Amino acid sequence: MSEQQTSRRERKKAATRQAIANTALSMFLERGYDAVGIREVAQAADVAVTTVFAHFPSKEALVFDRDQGLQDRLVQAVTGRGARWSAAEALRDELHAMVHDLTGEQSVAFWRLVDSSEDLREYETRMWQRHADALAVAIAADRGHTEPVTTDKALARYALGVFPLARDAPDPAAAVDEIMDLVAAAWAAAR
Amino acid sequence: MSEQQTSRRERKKAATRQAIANTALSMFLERGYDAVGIREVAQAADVAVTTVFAHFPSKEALVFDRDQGLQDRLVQAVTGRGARWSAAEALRDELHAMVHDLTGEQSVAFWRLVDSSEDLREYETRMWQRHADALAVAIAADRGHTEPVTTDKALARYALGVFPLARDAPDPAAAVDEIMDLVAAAWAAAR
DNA sequence: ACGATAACGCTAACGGTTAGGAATTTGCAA
DNA sequence: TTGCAAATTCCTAACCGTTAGCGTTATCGT
Repeated sequence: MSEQQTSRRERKKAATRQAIANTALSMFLERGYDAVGIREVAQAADVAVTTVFAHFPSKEALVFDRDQGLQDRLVQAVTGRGARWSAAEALRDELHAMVHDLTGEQSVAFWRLVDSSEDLREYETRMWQRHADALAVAIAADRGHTEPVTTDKALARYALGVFPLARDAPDPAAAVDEIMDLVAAAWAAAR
Repeated sequence: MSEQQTSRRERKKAATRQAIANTALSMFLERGYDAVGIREVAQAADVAVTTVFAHFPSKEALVFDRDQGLQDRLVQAVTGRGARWSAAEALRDELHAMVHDLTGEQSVAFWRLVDSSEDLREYETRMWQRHADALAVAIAADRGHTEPVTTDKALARYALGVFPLARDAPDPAAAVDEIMDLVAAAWAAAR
């Protein structure tokens, strides 16, 4: 998959990054996001505060460590689908799978943590928006545009609006279908 | 419209609030948002820093002073429309008017200021989301729900996604129609 | 081995924000 | 008018995320 050539330097850097993120997440889960300061995280991970910010752009990013993978999955679903399915169908399938993953048993504590903090909820919103911008490029290509027009951007945002809404909904899978029905209708109308 | 009974206390409080917001906005426009600190604003408005935060929950809120009116317009457009138009049509008209206002000649400097700051752009996003939550209630009522279901919330968000997108678009009015076509199609599909 | 560079550390600060508590103003009734 | 409660403002001192400046250590290529 993503086997990079790893020099010792890169391996150590990655290890430090992971150690920081792991330490931070377990502290947040145990004592609450707001109750744990960056200085404490740094001390517990045995690094300097400046080192924390050398690896992560903000405190919130410590929690959403590995979110690049989500973006890759989304873009891949549209660009790498078989010719048998439409982009909207492929996206629906992928969103179902992702929502299933993100609402799974072992993620409950994580999302409870996110819900507990205004900052983290905001960061999540921005994260999906970032991913939506990447998805918009894939959708634009699918619809024959070299760069995203307003409609492409709108469709990408609508689809990714699933996550915040599905997490609130009593039946997440049903919410995905509900929303993707709307998106499919909008998509069909955009010709 | 909104003529509240104003005691002297309330009048003075409102005056202080306005004075702070006006001072802050003109300073931001003149010297840039990031270059002006809260302590400076307080000093220029001749109040204490704590007084600023007694009237506004954050620095960004100083800029988007009167945003409650926008929410009122949106909700009013749906709930107070004549029986002749559908909710989607009424909303499209109102959004056209609002985008026209917000892109008008005298608003150019204001939005240039917003665009200049990451914090302000984020705050704007959150603002529209707040308003979308209120609009979702009106849409839910229109569609016969006592409280918003997933689809209602989604439609409200889709419609209010107009603003960030329209401001980027070369032809804002056309962008409104583009997006409201999508929303109308989604709305029609949601039955 | 050695110079270049990346990673890390330390200190001190900046800027938004808040707690604590005093001082002042307003509303209202005696 | 006087007195009292509530609302508003003020001041000080901090807290916390974040960054700049600069020195130290580890790793890489040669």
